Amino acid sequence: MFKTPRGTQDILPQDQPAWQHIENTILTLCHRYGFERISTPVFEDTGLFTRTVGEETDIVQKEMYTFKDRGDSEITLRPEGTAPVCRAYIQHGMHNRPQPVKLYYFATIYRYERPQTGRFREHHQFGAEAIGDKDPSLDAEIIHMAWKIFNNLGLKDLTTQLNTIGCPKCRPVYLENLKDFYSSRIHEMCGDCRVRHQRNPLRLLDCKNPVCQSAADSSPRSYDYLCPECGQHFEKLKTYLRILEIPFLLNHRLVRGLDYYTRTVFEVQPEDVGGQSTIGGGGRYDNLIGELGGPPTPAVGFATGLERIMLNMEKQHLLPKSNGGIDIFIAPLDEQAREKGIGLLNILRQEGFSAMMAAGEKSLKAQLRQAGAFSARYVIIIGEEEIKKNSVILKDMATGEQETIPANSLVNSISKRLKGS
RNA sequence: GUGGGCGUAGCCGAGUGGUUUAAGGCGCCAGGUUGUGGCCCUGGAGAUCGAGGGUUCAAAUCCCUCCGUCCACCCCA
Repeated sequence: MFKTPRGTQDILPQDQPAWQHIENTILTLCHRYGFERISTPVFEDTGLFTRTVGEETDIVQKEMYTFKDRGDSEITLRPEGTAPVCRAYIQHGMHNRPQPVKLYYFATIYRYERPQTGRFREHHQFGAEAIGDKDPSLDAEIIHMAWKIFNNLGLKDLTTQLNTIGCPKCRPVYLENLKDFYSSRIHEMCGDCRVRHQRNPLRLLDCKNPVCQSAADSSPRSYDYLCPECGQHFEKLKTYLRILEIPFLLNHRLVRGLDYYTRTVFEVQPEDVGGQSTIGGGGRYDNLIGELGGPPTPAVGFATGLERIMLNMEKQHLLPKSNGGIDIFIAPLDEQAREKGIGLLNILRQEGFSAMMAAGEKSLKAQLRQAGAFSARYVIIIGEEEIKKNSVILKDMATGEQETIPANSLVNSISKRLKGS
């Protein structure tokens, strides 16, 4: 027996209403905020990700689905959504479009992880990117839209954590101070942190080890070392967020697992922090497009995991269940009636009704049972009598009432009942 | 990648060495007379008890390996 590969899942018909609800909510907001949809390939050149996400990150080090294709090209299933969008921005000369270019995507994301609740090897992300302007109002807009999405879906008790990690001008100064701070106590830190101290000091801050945590808590804060430009950017962003009435918490230990971020970083988390707490996150990445060989282009964006949204909505009992029934179910009692039914099906569907007919030879009882199971609102019964008189029986499944009507007035009759016209 | 729990029909789940030809419920299919659903009643189909190997006269039940799943770590969405 074949099964879905580890860490992947089928999204079954009964789950689709929930997915659609989430997608529709997001689509509405994207339109309101002026974002346009983009789709990129599931796989890209491996280099796109190693260059942007960062060689030292866990994603690149141990989580990418990388392989050589039959033409010996190095291919990777996308482990995140931002780099491909930036690649598309460059490839299609989008810097010639009015800036900022505001794009959103729904994409499957691939990471070789050990699966558990809310964590998969294939998952679905929604992301939005505003590319081409460094204005902090765009940072605010991105955070606002993220916050709005969760809000409109009805999610409660979310916190937005905010930090800034400076730019290539001021970050080195900060990192020096950070390293100095840690140097005296690195011997008591965990093994991972000793490596981080050498290779990626920023990540010392989000170590979960209790000993390292207390050190991180009292460590120097990036926002105390910002250059004037970054400082002003951060101040303005906070002002805008207050105007938008977005509650946020400053967290100097918030850094992200991807190396391309500059200045703003943020994460949205549910209150009851389980294992997989983050439901969405993002930040500014002013150097990414330049590093990919494009013109120097500032940008800001965020992404959210649809499975994580779903998980939290389920906890809060916010998921819709039913996918509704069909309008009409046709129950033919013999072969002649079936022929009649096939014609009626066609007509009803052309009129815009959802209609189906019982398949196989079944008793009327069985057919009605089936109509009930499909949540049909009306059943059309056709038997010998009806064929003779060229009529049909129209039965209202909610009330149980039924009447015999001429076959040629069926559409009219149904329209009256279902469309109220 | 590390540590731990779990794995019985589509789903939930009883059974922890021999009255098991593996309960029960949901769901599915059919019937409850001659052309009428949702409730109720009756019946039926559906399980190589995750896979492979071992111990034993005897294994769903004990042991080993693998796979899957869940939880924690890690990381993130």
